[in-house]
Amino acid sequence: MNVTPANHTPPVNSATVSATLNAWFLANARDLPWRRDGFGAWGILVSEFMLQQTPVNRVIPRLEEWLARWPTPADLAAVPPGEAVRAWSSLGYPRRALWLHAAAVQITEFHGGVVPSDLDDLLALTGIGDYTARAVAAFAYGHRHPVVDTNTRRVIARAIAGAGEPAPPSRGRDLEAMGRLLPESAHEAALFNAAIMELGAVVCTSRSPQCDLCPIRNACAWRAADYPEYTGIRKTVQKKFEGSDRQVRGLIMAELRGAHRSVTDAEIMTLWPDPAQLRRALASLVTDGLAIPAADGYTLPE
DNA sequence: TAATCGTGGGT
DNA sequence: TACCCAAGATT
Repeated sequence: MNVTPANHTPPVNSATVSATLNAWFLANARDLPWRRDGFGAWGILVSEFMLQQTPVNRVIPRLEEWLARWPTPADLAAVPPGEAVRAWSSLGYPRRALWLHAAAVQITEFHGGVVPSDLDDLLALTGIGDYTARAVAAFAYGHRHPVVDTNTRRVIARAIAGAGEPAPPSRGRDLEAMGRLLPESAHEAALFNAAIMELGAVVCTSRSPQCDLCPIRNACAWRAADYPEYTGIRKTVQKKFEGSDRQVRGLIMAELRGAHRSVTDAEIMTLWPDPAQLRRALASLVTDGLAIPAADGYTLPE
């Protein structure tokens, strides 16, 4: 018993890792709005939409305004989608505002105004993918599902696999790896999903991990291997933003949000020096339903 | 499936 | 400065 051969790495005790991380989380969790008691499934759903690729600190003020104005899905469903896009402000990726509005309409129409708790029902909503569906089911309803985000993948890659970075996301592999760590009880499981994400967000960060502060440093495979450099497949690098179509779309959207009237074509053409690129960006916004052609120009969707 | 989609702060 | 990164989803 308790014999560990020399030069043999013992398998990570998943019960110890999850219990340790949960205890750490209970003592160290940031006080975030969506973690307050009784925050509600709608608030959690809205927060998850906003947190898709947008940092926590930029989300919080927009989230609080949003929920004060639209405390239920039906409240949001009752206003034009353009109002959602305007309230989205500069959170980025404004299609998410359109999708959140569409999801609110679907929740109101097909679920009696109650955010569904079933994974398949959640996945059927516009703008909800695998991560968000699981996050809502686990965090709003306490269901026992593995929830895997970019933080979770990084912590598992380091602590369990001993690599400096995760390989590109792979749904099946990621869910299986997280499933092996997940505590049996639904309550502990929901806690652990949040705890491992939190560790990745504040301690086991991408650029400068704070290993001295890590509660599972003694179980970390990456540390045990003396922090080998990552040699696997790199994720595709983001294209440069400066001068991109995304930048031009952003300029047009800022104009549409700020003008509480239609914006003329001539006004749009002053926003960027390259007319062809402006045309291309504007056309893509129309395709996305973010800009609506009107008789005298363009508006947000009514 | 790989490319696309905003914005701003950190290193 | 230039690049990286952020609770992803869609096509």
